[in-house]
Amino acid sequence: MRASGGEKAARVERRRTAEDGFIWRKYGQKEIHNNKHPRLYFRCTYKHDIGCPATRQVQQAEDDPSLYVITYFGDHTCCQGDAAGAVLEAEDVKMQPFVINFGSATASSGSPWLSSPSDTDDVRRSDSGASGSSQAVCSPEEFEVKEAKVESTSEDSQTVDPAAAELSSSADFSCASPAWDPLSGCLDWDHFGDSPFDCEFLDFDAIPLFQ
DNA sequence: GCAATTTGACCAGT
DNA sequence: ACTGGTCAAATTGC
Repeated sequence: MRASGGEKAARVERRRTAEDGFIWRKYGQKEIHNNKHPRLYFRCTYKHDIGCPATRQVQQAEDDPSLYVITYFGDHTCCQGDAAGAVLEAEDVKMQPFVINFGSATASSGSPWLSSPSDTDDVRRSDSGASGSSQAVCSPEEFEVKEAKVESTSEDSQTVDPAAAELSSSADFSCASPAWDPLSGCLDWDHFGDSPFDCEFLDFDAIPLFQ
């Protein structure tokens, strides 16, 4: 409500993990009306340090417990220019399977789920247009995932994209390396900000969400 | 001792 | 009044 207010958000459905390479700090948990599973609220660890406005909500799907719907609000302003950025630079865009860079000139460093090799994709969006960046560290969360679905929503929801199907089929992807680059696969959210945020902009077929 | 998590309370929007 | 999001004190783990 408050946070999500008129903001657009990016929604990601994933299995196996809810990590995305950023360091999140849990600040709340709430039972949601039509969901048997509680919704978890996370904000960027650096919120107080540098005012990073990024937050996310993790909701376990009712029909599929192994599926987590992650909704991101705000953009990460914390990782810019720091180590993460350096890393990003250092690393080529060898593979950015998971991160979708929505636009900003600089690849947002987000390395979704760095720490967890297995992680997959993540989507972030920002209203402010600030560029997102990822952090080198990821906080492991206990979710276990094998597949992920990425979906962007400006309002609520949309349909799960086709990519999901593919994802599912790729049963277990083993992340190439434990440290997969932050750079890899980033979506630049700036684009999202400008665009209607339709799923259209995402060519899931073209984006290797999983590895 | 410090930092992160948990959890109940409070607040805002509908 | 109800629901959902955030705050903040208490608790727990490192």
